[in-house]
Amino acid sequence: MSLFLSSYENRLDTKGRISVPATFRASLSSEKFAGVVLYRSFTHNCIEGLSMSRMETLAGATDKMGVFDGTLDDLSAMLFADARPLQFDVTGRIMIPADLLAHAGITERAIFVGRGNGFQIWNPDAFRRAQADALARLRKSRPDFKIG
Amino acid sequence: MSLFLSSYENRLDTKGRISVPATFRASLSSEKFAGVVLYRSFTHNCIEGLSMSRMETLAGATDKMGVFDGTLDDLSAMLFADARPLQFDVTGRIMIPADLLAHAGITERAIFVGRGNGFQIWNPDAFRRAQADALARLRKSRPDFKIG
DNA sequence: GTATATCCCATAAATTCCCATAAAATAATT
DNA sequence: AATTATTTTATGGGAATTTATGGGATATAC
Repeated sequence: MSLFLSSYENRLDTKGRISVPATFRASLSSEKFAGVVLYRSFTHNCIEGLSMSRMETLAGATDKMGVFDGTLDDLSAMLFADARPLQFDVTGRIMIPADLLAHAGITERAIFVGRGNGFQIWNPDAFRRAQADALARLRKSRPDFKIG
Repeated sequence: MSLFLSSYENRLDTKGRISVPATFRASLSSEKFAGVVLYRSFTHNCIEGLSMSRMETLAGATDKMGVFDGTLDDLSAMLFADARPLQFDVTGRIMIPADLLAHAGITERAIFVGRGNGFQIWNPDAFRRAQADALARLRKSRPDFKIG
């Protein structure tokens, strides 16, 4: 699976459809399921997106944890119960369910944000604010970040 | 992976395309992805460039850390969201996105600067000024730089 | 029946493909 | 060392393709 990189701002049409960026679709082209899986982010007011195969990887990871792990139970409850598989239409669009849109505060525009192994969908303004905050925090804490 | 060395000043054409120096392309010739990944430098008014495989190494590292790690979240937000995968055309050119050009103050000419494991793209004048400043600082501070 | 979702086609803008040419670098020859 | 030939590289521009978006027609659900 290739990476989800960069950000793309697109428009929701009157029917509520939105194009998934072509580069993201390309990252998913080798998938059996021609679409994405979306769920409400645990940490931000945004929508998390990933491929079906990655969802399967996550399911595998939860198996490694104990059956009586309460936190895990909460996590998998959220994750799997909330996850929406959405198939692309012929032109590569999806219809994001209304409750997800509400959670992210998205109305007529949305920005698809690459996150490496997955991606996020944000209200464009909210995303830019969050980015600015993240940069400010990083500049302050100066984490020891080494590549490779 | 071989090194990026030396500097090459090239021209942006009317469509915004620019040739990546042939020697840099040679350094990337063994890569699966025939192109580069660019992002806005956190520290300078320039564009940072690296190979896709290096980017993938980063994505792998993020998996090892927890889902609720705030610092990791900030870092991956900055990195992946801002990273632009750009494929070479047949003649080895790329189209640098407008916001990256703006960040580096590049209009019709740009200089590709070797940085060892990666490279940078600068406005030629800004780069020469930055080089002069860097030299002046080194002369003043004389850091204790030992090889090996 | 009404609302919602899906299929299909249309279009404008942006991007990529393709070919041409000029300049530079490398190799070959004297 | 100087000159010529050959290849590689940088740049320019037209044509074809892709992409995002809009909307009508058809199917499906409640």
